[in-house]
Amino acid sequence: MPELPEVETTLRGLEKHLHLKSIEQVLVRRRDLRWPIADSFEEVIVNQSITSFRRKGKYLILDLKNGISILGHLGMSGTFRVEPKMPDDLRKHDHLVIIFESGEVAIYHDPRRFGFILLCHTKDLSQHPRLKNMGPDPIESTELSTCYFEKALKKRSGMIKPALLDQKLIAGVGNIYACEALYEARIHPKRQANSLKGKEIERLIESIRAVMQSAIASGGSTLKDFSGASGQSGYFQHAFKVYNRAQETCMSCNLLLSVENLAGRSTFFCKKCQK
DNA sequence: CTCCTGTCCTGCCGGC
DNA sequence: TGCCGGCAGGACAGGA
Repeated sequence: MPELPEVETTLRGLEKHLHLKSIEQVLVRRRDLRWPIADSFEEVIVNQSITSFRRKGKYLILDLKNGISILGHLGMSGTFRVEPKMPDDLRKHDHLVIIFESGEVAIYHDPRRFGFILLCHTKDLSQHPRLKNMGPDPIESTELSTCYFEKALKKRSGMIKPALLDQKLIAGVGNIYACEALYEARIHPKRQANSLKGKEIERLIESIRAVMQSAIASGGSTLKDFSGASGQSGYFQHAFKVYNRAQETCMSCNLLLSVENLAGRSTFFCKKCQK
């Protein structure tokens, strides 16, 4: 589930509780996530504190005092939660447990294990293979310009919806927010990316930003199991205008919404309002 | 380059 | 009630 707004919500929660606090003990219960947690992980992060909490697209970046950063991704089902003290029972799929001097505990939970937790020298992050080809982040206002987006879309002959999911083009957009942003911008998901006009591209960027900002303000979206660092559910799912609403009516024109599989992903849209 | 398919893994839901 | 197939928020490798 976690797209940019859920990652942002997670980061803000982690920062609120754990900023500059010292790590006392690290428990890795399962190393075999999408990529394995480094054997040295425990010794590298113990006795360190987290000095900054950052994000690039859907990636979490936790900078440690010693010049190392934790590069994390929540995959499809990952969550971080902070408990005030070590719980009596850890849950199934609690793969990583970080205990702080304050007694607080950060727990990475991920049933599908599509997420991962990597280490990287902070200074080398921008060249990390996972990050170096990543497109601009739509929320960091300096990154995504109309000019860039227009050029990038010109090169694409495929449909706009699958293109939006390509992290090399734009970072942080997943299936839900791609559907919502296209609806907001009144652009049909099957439109050829290179056929979008300047006005439409501007509208699309604005819509992506607006939907993301609004979702962040709602603490993200909870479909099955996303929750923020304090275990709270997001509530942006109640504000979905098209996602998961097949067989419901368009809020604007009352027509029945459509769902179609594009490049393997369910795509929700209004065939009348989106051109 | 870009685009599409199959794959990783577990849980859940609907149909029979 | 139980079993089975299909599907799910992501991203990668590999091949066309």
